Amino acid sequence: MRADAARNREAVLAAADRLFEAATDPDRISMDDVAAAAGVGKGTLFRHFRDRLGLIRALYGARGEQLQASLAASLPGDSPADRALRLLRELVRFKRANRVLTLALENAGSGSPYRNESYEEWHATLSAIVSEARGPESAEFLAHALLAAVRSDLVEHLRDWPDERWDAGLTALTRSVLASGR
Amino acid sequence: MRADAARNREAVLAAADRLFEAATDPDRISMDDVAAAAGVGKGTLFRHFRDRLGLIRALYGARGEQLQASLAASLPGDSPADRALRLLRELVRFKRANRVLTLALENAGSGSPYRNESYEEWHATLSAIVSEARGPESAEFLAHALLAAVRSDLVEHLRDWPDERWDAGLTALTRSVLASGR
DNA sequence: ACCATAGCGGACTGGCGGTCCGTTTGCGAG
DNA sequence: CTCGCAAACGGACCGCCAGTCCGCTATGGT
Repeated sequence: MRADAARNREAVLAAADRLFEAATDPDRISMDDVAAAAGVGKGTLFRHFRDRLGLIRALYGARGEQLQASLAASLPGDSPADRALRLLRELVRFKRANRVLTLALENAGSGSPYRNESYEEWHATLSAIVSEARGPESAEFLAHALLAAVRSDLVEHLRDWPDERWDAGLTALTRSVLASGR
Repeated sequence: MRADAARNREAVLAAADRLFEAATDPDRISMDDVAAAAGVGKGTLFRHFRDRLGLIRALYGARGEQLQASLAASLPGDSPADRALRLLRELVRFKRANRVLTLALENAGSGSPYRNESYEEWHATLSAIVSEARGPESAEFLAHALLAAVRSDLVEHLRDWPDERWDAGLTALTRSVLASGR
C-alpha cells in the first residue's frame, strides 16, 4: 500500500468520523461533504471504500472493536438471563453513544439492518442463550425479538429516557422472555 | 372538488397501488413512474399528495381500513395475553399481505416508523394491555418491544417462514412478556 | 356563452451517489 | 540519481430522483 494512499485513507476516516459525530441526521452527510472535509477528491473516497455503505462499515468497524470487546467480556458466567441482559445493555449503551453512526449503518443500503454481518453474530449468540434458557422452541424468533427491542431507531425514538428506565425495561423484557416458561 | 380532480386522484391511487403491489423494492418506484402509470402530470401528483410520504400514507389509509377493522374486532374479551397476541398476529398478517407498501411506509421520510400516527395508537393500546397484565412497570417499553418484533423489515427478513412458525414465535413472545412475572 | 379560476402537465432545479479518465506521484529497478 | 510505469488521484461528469414553477386548459357557476 502506497504511503499517500494510507495517509488519505486515514484522513477520510478521521473526517467522516468527525462529521458523523457532529451530525444529527446521517443522510445529511453526503459523500462530497466527506471528501471535502478530508481534503481529498471524490474518486479517492470511492476507490478506498467502494460506496457509501462501505465507508460507514469501515467507520463502524473501528468503533465496533470496543463493542466487540465489551460483548466478549459479557459472555461468560451467570445465568442465561443475565448474559442476555448484559448483551442487550451493552448494545444500547453503544448505540446511545454512537447515535448517528449506528442509525446510518442500520438504514444504509436501502434499509435493512438484517443485512449486516454483525447482526448474524449477535443473533446466533442470543439464539443460543435463549435456547439454553427455555429450549429450542421459537428460540430464533425470540432472539430476533430481543434484538428488535434495541434497534437503533427505537433507541433514537426513546433518546431522552434516562438510563434507569432503559435498564428497567430491558431487565423486565429479558427476564420475561428467558423465564423457562410455564 | 372538481370532477377531473377527483378522477385524477383516483387514477393516481389506483396506479400507485398497482405499482406497489407488483414491486419488490419500494424505492424502485419513483414519483415519475406513478405519474406516468396514472397518465397524469407530475405536478398533479404533488398537488394531491404533497410529497412521496403523503402518497404512501394515502395508499396505506385505504388498505389500512381493513386492518383497523380487524384490530378493532380483536379488542374485546379474553385475557390480556390473548388480546395482545391477536393484535400482533393481525399486524403480521397485514404486513405479509402488503409487503412493499408497509416497507415503504416504515422507511419513508428518512426512516422512522415511529413518526407514524398509527404507531402511536397501537402502542397506546398495547401499553394498556401490558399494564393490565403485569402492572405499569416498564409497560411502555414492553409495548415498544412487542411492536418492534413485528416491524416490517423483520417480517420481510423472515418472509419465508411459514405461518405456523410465526405463530409459535408470537405466541411464545406474548405469553412470556404478558405473564404477570413473579 | 362567458370567464374566473382550480387544476393540469412537464420542463426545470438542486443535490445526490457513483463513474471516468487525463494527470500526478510514489517508488523499485537499473 | 534517474527513469518508467503502475498506482493513486481529483473533480468534471452522468443518470436519477423528489420536488417546484408557471404558462396553458378545462370546468362549472352565472
